[in-house]
Order: sequence, then structure tokens, then C-alpha cells
Amino acid sequence: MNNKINTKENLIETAAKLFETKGYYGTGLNEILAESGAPKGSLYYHFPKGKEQLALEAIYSEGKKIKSNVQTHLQNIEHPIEAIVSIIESIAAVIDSDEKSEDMTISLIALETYLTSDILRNACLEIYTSLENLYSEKLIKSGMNKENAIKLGCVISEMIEGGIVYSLVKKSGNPLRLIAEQMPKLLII
Amino acid sequence: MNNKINTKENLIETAAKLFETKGYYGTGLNEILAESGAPKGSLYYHFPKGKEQLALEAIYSEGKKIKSNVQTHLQNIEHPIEAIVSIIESIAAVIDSDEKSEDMTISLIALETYLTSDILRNACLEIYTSLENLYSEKLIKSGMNKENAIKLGCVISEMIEGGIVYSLVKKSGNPLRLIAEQMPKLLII
DNA sequence: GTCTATAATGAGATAGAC
DNA sequence: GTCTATCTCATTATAGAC
Repeated sequence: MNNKINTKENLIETAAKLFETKGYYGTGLNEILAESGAPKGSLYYHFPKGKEQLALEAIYSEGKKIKSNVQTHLQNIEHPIEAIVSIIESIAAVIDSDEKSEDMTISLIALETYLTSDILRNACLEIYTSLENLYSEKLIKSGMNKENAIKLGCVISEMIEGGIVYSLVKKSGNPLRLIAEQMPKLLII
Repeated sequence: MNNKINTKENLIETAAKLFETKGYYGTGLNEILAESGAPKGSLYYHFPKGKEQLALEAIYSEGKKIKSNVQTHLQNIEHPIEAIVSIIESIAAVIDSDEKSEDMTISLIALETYLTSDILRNACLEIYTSLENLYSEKLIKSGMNKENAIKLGCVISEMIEGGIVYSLVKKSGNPLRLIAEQMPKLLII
């Protein structure tokens, strides 16, 4: 892989993974340094403003991956319902597997910071909005009227987010699959 | 109010509020002690096992309040869709107000602890399951077949949870209201 | 760009007096 | 049941050498 090529990227990737799974307040900088294998002196060189700055870049990095996954499915599958169902199934499959559940959600860090850091809250908000837009655009392309598509883009994002929370806590992809099952009722064009 | 009547209850209530809004790892025991006004020496007397034990009781306390709010609406409003919409509206209204958004969700602490504490994860899971059951039972009473009702009970809970996350991050009850708007499409009996 | 050392603070937790 | 004092540890962050 592209390991060690870039210390800064390396730190961001590791931080993103840890913040996503263990939380912003639940993850220490030492832990990030240790797990990334990045040189110990380098953190405050690359991120002079400290933890919050690192988290900001980590959130954007996570957001990119999440958006990219959604985008891929929406592009490859023509029918919007099928595409959305396949997105949900791909997330459910990760949760059912033994892998660490990464690149799925920023909700933990969003909930942790929405009251304590406007910088991080806004970063999360931006990602949520992007996701909504991806869904809305797909629906519009499929012939749905704009007003409805915008509303449903938001609703779909919210449902998937709620489904992820339930699936993680229940350690099963099934709560997400129940969400997928309801999509046809919702997306009547 | 019933202030100071019971130090232990007082600690649990304050902890519940802080854990819910600032998170388990984001809230220190000192902060709980200070805000509760409880005697400083009393924490480890009432909760010998420390923070996790306090959190466990705080989660159950929060869960009781959340369930009670849902139950009240479901009992007072006969039509299931109207009842669920009014639950969602009540949450949206709190988020739109200037009050601290309490007694709405345990998702933050659920996401923080699902990997690090099976005790707390199970407590959250229990609350989620109770909420699902409340919705399912209402749907069954309204004539829906059992299988569908069970599935939709879960889906409704998930949707509301996702809606709360979005509404908190966006500092607006509207994402939740979009969820409410879709309920009629979903709950066809 | 990276290293080591360390400051400064706050965390969770414990012991023993009262 | 509560108080005070304290322990230990981890945290974020900084300073200065290389």
C-alpha cells in the first residue's frame, strides 16, 4: 500500500478510523500516534492546532470515502431503489462481517461534537448534506419531481443513519435490511 | 422539585443529562459531581464500580423517560400514524426550542460504548428493543398483521433515531418533520 | 521533519477520618 | 453517608535539540 509515503495522510487515515469507531473523546492522540506508526514528533508539526484540526481533516477524509461508496452504487445501478438497496446491503454486509466497521458513518463524532465544536459540527453537516444531494439527484434523474426528491434525499440519508446505529448496537446488519425493504414504499415516482 | 431528597437519584439524573448530550467519554465525574451539587464523597459510595455503573443506571433512567414519552402519545392518540407523527413533532419542537435537548436519544452513548462496554451496549440495546415493541404493539392493535408490525416497529425506531441525529447536527427540527411526513406511505394497514 | 523530554492539566479511583 | 486528601495514570500541548 501507500504506507509511510506520507506521514500526514497516514495520521489522518488512522485518526479517521479511530474517531469513527471509538469517538473523538474516546480516542487519545497517543493512540493515534501508536497505531499509525507515525513519528512521534510529527503530530504538532502537521497539525499545529492540535486534535481539533486533525479531527477536521479526518472527518473530511471519512466523508470522502462514504460519499464515494454511495456514488459508485448510484452510478452503476440505474434503478434508484435497486441502487439504494445495494448501498444499504453493502453496509449491512460489513457489519455482519468480522471486519471493523469503517467508512460507514460519522454519526458518532457528529453527536459528540455538535454541542462543543462548531468547526467539527459544520464539517459533519457538510457531509450529511452532500449525501442527501447524491440521493436527491439520483431521484431527479429518474423522473421524480424536484421538491419530492429533495425531501426524500434527506429522508433516505436519515433512515440509513438510523439503520447503522441500530445495526451497530445489535451487531447485525438486519436492522439495516429492514430499512432497505421499505424503500419501494417510499420512492414512488 | 425533588432536589436533594436523594443524592443517588440526583447523581443519576445529572449523569444521564450530561452523558446524553456530551457523551460518556466527553463527561467527567467531576463535572457530574459539580453540576449535581451532590456531596463529593458520595459518588463511590453509591456507585462502587465507578463510572460505568453510574452510566448504566443513567441509561436506564434516560430510557424510562424516552419510553414514557412515546407511550403517552401512543396511548392518547388512537390512530397510529397520528400518534407517531405527534411523537416526532414533540421531539422536533424540543430541538427547535432553546432548551437543552434531553430525554430524546441514547444514540450518542450507544455509539460510544458498543465496542468498549458490553454492559452499556446491552443496556442501550434493551431500550431500543423496548421502543420497537411499543410501536409494534400499537400497529398490531390497529389491525396490522404481526409480522409486518414487528418489522415496522423497528423501522420506525430507526427512522426517528436517524432523524434526531440529523436534526441535532442541523440545529433544526425539520429533518425530523420530513420523517414524520413519510409515515403514511410506510404504515399502510 | 522529526526527536525527546516535559509541562500542565484533568481524569478515574482509593483510603481513612469523621 | 459524606469529606478531604491523595494516588496513579493519561491526556493535550509545548520547548528545544537534532
